[in-house]
Amino acid sequence: MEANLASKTRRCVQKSSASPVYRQVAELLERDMQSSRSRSERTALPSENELAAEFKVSRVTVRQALDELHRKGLIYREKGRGSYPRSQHIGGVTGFGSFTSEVENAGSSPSSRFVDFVKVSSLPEGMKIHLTKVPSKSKAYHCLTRVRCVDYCPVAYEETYLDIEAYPGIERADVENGSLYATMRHLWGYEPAWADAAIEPAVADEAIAEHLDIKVGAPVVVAWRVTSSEQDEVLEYVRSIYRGDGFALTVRRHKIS
Amino acid sequence: MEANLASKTRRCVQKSSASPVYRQVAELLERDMQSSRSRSERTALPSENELAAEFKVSRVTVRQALDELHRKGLIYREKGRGSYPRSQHIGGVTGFGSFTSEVENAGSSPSSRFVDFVKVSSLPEGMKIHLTKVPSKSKAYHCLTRVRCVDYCPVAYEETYLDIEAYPGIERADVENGSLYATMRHLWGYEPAWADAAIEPAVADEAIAEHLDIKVGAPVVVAWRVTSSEQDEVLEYVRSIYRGDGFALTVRRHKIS
DNA sequence: CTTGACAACTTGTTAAGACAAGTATACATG
DNA sequence: CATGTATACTTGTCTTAACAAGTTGTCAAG
Repeated sequence: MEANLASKTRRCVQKSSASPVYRQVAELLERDMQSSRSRSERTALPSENELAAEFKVSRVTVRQALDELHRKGLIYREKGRGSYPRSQHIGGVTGFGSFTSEVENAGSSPSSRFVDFVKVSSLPEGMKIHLTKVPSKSKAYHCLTRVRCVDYCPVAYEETYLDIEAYPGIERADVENGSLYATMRHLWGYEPAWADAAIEPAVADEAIAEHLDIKVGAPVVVAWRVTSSEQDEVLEYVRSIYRGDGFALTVRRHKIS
Repeated sequence: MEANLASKTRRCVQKSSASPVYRQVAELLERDMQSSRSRSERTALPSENELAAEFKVSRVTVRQALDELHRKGLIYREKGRGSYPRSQHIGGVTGFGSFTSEVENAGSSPSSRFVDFVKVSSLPEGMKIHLTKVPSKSKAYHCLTRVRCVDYCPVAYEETYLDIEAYPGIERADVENGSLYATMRHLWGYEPAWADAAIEPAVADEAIAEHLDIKVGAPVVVAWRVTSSEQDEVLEYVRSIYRGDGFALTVRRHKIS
């Protein structure tokens, strides 16, 4: 019986809350692990039965919480031994998800410089080459062009293509400012859930070089991405051009196989 | 009561098998979806209760199977409606996982050209810059250098760094041929489970250009990666340099948030 | 001291049941 | 015709229970 991460008396979960109990348990455990990370190196979490007793929930519910932490790569589990926290990983910009929230999580200050918002009659060629789920027939799109900045330093030139039919009334929305994902959520109820992406290297041409404040011919990363909702609707096509100096795209904690 | 993907009579799962029942169910469903993908566009899977009755298992087991398919991005689920298959995505090389198996899954023929296998006293500088979990103190490593080929065309120059202490007796292993991951599994029981990576663009220098059969100054992608086991042991550090023409790194079906 | 049996843990798997909450359809009422 | 309601679905959440299987420590026998 060794010391573990749990304190004897623990705050309780609320059975009749907006969020399910297993999620409340997961969040409490995640907070515990963050606060006591430095101290204990490789101490096991309390066992599933102990946690069930502490939170006064069934073992199935505890397991749901632990499975969620496992999926996020925060713990690993060993049959016959216990569940252990995995070492911490620091944040970075992955090129997936909301640029705004990603940079904020990394501890920096995100901003965008609006460049353009126009209608186009087709997607760029590279989109068809690199990605699936791209319609072959020509459709009309809104094209929102922005320069993405971290701490007011330009790091990416980004074109976002939105199907005109899927975003009715977008003319009245304020796409020039704020997070596009927040607007998508708020006005049309769209929730980005999955992304498929392709990455290729390139060198900056004159226009890109000017936008990103780098030399012509400097190495850049071009990322092609299609973002879909949980229900498999395509929400956006994105072409991002990241500058290569001192600013790396990171892919965090990716499950293999 | 509309038509669904399930046939009336279904092959049975084996209760006392090596793999758990829920995995057998998941694999059967996955096979079903693949075979009948073209025909039915957006037909729901049978309901959880129907599947439970067909396979003669409990609903918990069916849900475990469906959750697994959901995690893999193969289906989505809607409360009150049902579970639906997501549209297919074709394969590509992600830079994670085994190069050998990835290229095979993409329908191409992988091969490696052995370059070098030497001892080094420290990791490259960029490893410390881009990745966490890199030891600060100097340690000794094996460095395996290979040129990765798809259909006998060179696409990547790759240096794999293995902690000498973690791979005893590696001198007697045949690292020059075959899949390194298969060797890791077979000889030391290591199973790669998670990868953290950073990506940056660069231009080819003389050595790289020769290995990859491209011009000096051509754009390339440098990928820094650390691969860990489920138990959070670091298995390898990898520096990969991918050529940029006509061969894109893809990141498949990545869950957001 | 070494070895093996055993007990007391751990997580993994499966069952059967219950209720909540969202969706869709048929149907009666206005 | 339009509208709301009842009903029969669906998945989401949670409980109690049991056994399987792996790891750890104790303890007695050799």
